[in-house]
Amino acid sequence: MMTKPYGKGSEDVTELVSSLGWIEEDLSSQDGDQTPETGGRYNPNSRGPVDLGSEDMDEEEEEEEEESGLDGEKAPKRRGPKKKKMTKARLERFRARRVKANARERTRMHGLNDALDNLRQVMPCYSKTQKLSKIETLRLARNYIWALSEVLESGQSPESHGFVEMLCKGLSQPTSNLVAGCLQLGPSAMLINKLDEKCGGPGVGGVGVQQGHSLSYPSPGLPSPPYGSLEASHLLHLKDFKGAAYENHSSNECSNGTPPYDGPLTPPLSISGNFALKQERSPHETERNYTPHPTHPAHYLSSHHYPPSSMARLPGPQGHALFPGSRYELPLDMAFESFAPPHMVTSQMSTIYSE
DNA sequence: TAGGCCATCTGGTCCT
DNA sequence: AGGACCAGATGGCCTA
Repeated sequence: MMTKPYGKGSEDVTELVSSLGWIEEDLSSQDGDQTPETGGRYNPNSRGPVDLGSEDMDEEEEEEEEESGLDGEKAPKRRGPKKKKMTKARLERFRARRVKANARERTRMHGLNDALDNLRQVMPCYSKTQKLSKIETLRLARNYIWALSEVLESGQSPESHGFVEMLCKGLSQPTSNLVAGCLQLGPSAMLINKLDEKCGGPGVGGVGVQQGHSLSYPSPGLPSPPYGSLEASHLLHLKDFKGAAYENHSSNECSNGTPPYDGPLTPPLSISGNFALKQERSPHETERNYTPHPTHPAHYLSSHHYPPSSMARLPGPQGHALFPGSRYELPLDMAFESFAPPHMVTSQMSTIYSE
């Protein structure tokens, strides 16, 4: 196989050169529907500049066929500039152009990826190692904007379940789990709670406590939900969340059956009230919403007013942060990475570890 | 092994 | 003419 980086371009020069003949000789003879997929690819199975052995012969034959036509009609004479013979100099120029264009395209895509990375970093759950895919990044960004708009619009708390639900809308389940975990509202936790109700007992191995309701966390060994694309609302059974601090105001907007990805999101203005938070809390109350174990670094951080309490994590064994309900078990430092902006991670962590 | 994700190459189109 | 942008194709890597 070809080596990955730029391998195709450099190693296939010979083929490219040969194919140029085809490209320049007979661009117009490719029965009008020549698409990028055939042009320039060196796929032995596909049509196009591939079978280069008797290239010229084939083209000539094709031309003859075209001219005679299937129904015997004479095809009109080809218009446009006469094809120029592919001289060595022209080949060189073409190749140089192509190489330059490829380089530009690479650079352009790198820029795009950098921008995506920047976007990832301002997402609610950021991790260098557990990178969101491009599409998930965009979806989450869309949801994030939407959710924040709602916060401004209706005063909904960013710690409410509605907020998480909005964030997770249309995301794949792993991403939903990650987000929910980052915001400490693991879907599995919800399911556990459901179970708890049935069993009549709270907190299966739960440690986290939120003001107004208890959050229970699954044990580390608990299997993750099956992989798949699910609505957040399928995961978050808010109405089953007994004792929740906030009434669930999410209507059918998020709770049932909207298509996972493509359905246009209702603009915040029109959904006012759907997620509206009727209760108002002071920032201070919000700050106290979650109390991590005193020994956990999250306690340190929350007592130092960062990160927001909703993003505090519970320590897992061996210094790992277990995201409730998610498959992700992150090393502590990475866990911090994922909720603290990069510029704060270093300083905060060094402070913690130095103490 | 299938499917998801990604990087790269490529030709077409539009714009300057 | 050349660059930017776009979308299709392809192959590699990774994971369930």
